[in-house]
Amino acid sequence: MDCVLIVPVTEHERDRTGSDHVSELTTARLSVYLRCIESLDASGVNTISSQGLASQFQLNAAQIRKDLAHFGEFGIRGVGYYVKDLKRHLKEILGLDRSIKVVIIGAGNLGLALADYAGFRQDGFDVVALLDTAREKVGQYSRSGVPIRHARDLDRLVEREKIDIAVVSVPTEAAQETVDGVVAAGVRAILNFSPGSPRVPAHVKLKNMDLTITFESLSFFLANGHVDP
Amino acid sequence: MDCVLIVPVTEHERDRTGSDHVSELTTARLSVYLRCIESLDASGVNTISSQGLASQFQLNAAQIRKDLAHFGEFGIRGVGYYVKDLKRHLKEILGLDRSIKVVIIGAGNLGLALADYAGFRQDGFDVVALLDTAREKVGQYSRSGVPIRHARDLDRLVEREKIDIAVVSVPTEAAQETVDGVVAAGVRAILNFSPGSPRVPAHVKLKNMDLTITFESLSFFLANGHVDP
DNA sequence: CTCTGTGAACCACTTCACAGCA
DNA sequence: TGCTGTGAAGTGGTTCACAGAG
Repeated sequence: MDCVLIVPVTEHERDRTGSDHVSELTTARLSVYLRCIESLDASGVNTISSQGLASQFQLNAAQIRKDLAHFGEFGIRGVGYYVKDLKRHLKEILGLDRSIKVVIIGAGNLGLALADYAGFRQDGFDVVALLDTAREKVGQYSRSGVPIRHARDLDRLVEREKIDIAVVSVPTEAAQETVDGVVAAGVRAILNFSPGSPRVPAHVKLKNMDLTITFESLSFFLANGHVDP
Repeated sequence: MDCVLIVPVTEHERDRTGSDHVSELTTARLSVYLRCIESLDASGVNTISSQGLASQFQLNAAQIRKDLAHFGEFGIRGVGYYVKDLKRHLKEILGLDRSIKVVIIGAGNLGLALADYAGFRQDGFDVVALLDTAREKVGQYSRSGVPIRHARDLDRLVEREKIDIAVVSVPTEAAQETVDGVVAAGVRAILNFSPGSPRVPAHVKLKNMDLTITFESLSFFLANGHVDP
């Protein structure tokens, strides 16, 4: 088994090394905070209090402070947070202070749509390639110019391009083997769009975006959550 | 075999009507259970215990029993659950015992990809139409034949087709007004793909699939979750 | 004075463990 | 016997409330 060894940092310096357990919920909120802060920055706001953030963006002030406290002391008592400062810190915490290389496996409707998703560029995510096995697709390009290459190039691509994240948008029945291949190639973060949750080793982070579950949850709400007039 | 349970109502109200609070986490798991049960059913399995389900699909047995217990007593002590029976119950609980009408607003890459997503048909979700405002798109069809109509038809469509769920895949800046329009048209369940969370009235269920948050969470993991050898 | 950072209280979800039924 | 359904215990995340910095 893998044994997690907690390496003692030289005394008590800031944790950037993921020492303290930070919950997934917290990390998801960090993205939200960053978005809010960027909006404030764009509006020319210089400082903001946790209360100000909370009321403006429908959040909880104490939670903002707690979430940030995991990573250091970014605020000034009596003042709040310097917007530009906090933005920089959040980007660094989220690892967005560099370009993130993404490969999308499966050049079907969804894969192609994702490759052309405009939100990526501006957020520092760089879709390096689409991979597929279909002869007629390989060699083509997505509308925005992402090249489609053969899936067998995965290993080479990951190594040469230092791929950070693999997106899996293949038919359900191919999901597990695709994930296995991605893991074997050395990718440590995977976003899976197939229903179900493929197995991955402990050192790999897998996120599932399960459309079926989402739709069925909405259906549940319609069937149960409500009293018809 | 046929286990006609449940019962005439005793004096006081039973659930089914959303009386007991059922958490979102529970409802998401119901979808998972249904998927597992359908797989077992397809394999010809007749009965399954919570333990069997748990070990086979990487779940927790007590949690399965607790989740199901919110909706009735579907199991047989000493035996487990009849697969066909449980499947029927789960479908009914999730509101999948009828066709769910879906409209997708925004016939961009993502909207078109979603409209053609194969998983829908087999799950009873019926994508009735795509809506868009672009002249050149209106009147066209998605690859699988979903018609693209003008967004101004929303009200009529919702009323005539009894739309259950609206999917919002429009540019970020149009998300809030789109959601407002959908709500005004009388739709009570919305799946939003734009970043951020539009405001909706309390009686409307909104689910956000925020790609940005998801990618940034993966980025966070890469930046913090790991020690490079 | 204002607002952060944080222990403590609170609440929600999960897991345990067992009584009791088939 | 083997299993469900469920109170009780455990865990983790959120909110409160306040000491103390600026």
